[in-house]
Amino acid sequence: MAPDERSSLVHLRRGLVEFCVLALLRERERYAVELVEVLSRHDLIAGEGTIYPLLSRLRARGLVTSAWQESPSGPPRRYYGLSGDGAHALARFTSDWAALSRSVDEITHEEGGTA
Amino acid sequence: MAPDERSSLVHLRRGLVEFCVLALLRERERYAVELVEVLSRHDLIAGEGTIYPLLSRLRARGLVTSAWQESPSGPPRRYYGLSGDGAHALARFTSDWAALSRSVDEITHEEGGTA
DNA sequence: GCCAGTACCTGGTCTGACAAGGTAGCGTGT
DNA sequence: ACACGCTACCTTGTCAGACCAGGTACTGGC
Repeated sequence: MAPDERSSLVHLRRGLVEFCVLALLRERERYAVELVEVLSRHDLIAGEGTIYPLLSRLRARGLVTSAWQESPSGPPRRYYGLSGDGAHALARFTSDWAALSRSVDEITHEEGGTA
Repeated sequence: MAPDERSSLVHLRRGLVEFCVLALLRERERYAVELVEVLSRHDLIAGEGTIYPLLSRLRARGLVTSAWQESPSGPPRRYYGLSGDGAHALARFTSDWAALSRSVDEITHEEGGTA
């Protein structure tokens, strides 16, 4: 349905963080700082500067929903959730990730199946 | 030892193909078209345009060795091999890849250990 | 000699990550 | 009430890496 039929792993490499964000939103809604904290802990990103533009992109593509919500202490937070399209994209990403992981694994184990 | 202490996964994402190339050179020497063939088969790259600049970079950093070699039929080929530094970088990459793989896996399995 | 095939390499363009900096709401202490 | 600091939001400019398209050269067959 989507006109931009991503080939596969070639594209995943780029949007790996995007994938992780969608995965994190799968279970429950989260706000930016929360995502930064998790992804930083895993050394997947380096700071906020990565997340906000990324979330804007996701929002623009309709892959996530967003809603302002009061904070118990501090300024309001924008909570992000997974949309229908987002779930769809996530599913595609997931299988791509499995393929990527498998490919890299095969290559690094290196048994020489190339003639 | 190296002055450019790569933080970790943040950098790996970018150089994933680079990592795969080094891994492929680990076992035996290969030439560009051979690498393209393998990596394309795995959907890790899209064409030659990715490999040649990458190999130049690796050569510039001294991570690979290169030597011209006659071809049984066709123009001469430039064969690339792994240098000492290359092997070192590969080792670092390998552990980084393991960490990245584990992190993404954890995140996608998503059990919510963030509260 | 010409043509096709293999192999090399080089621009120009785009996307995504990153660092740094800037705005604003909210709570606390005085 | 005001200032300060914290949390949370977002934007701008820079850079690296991947991609496409195009270009050169050597080889062998016709």
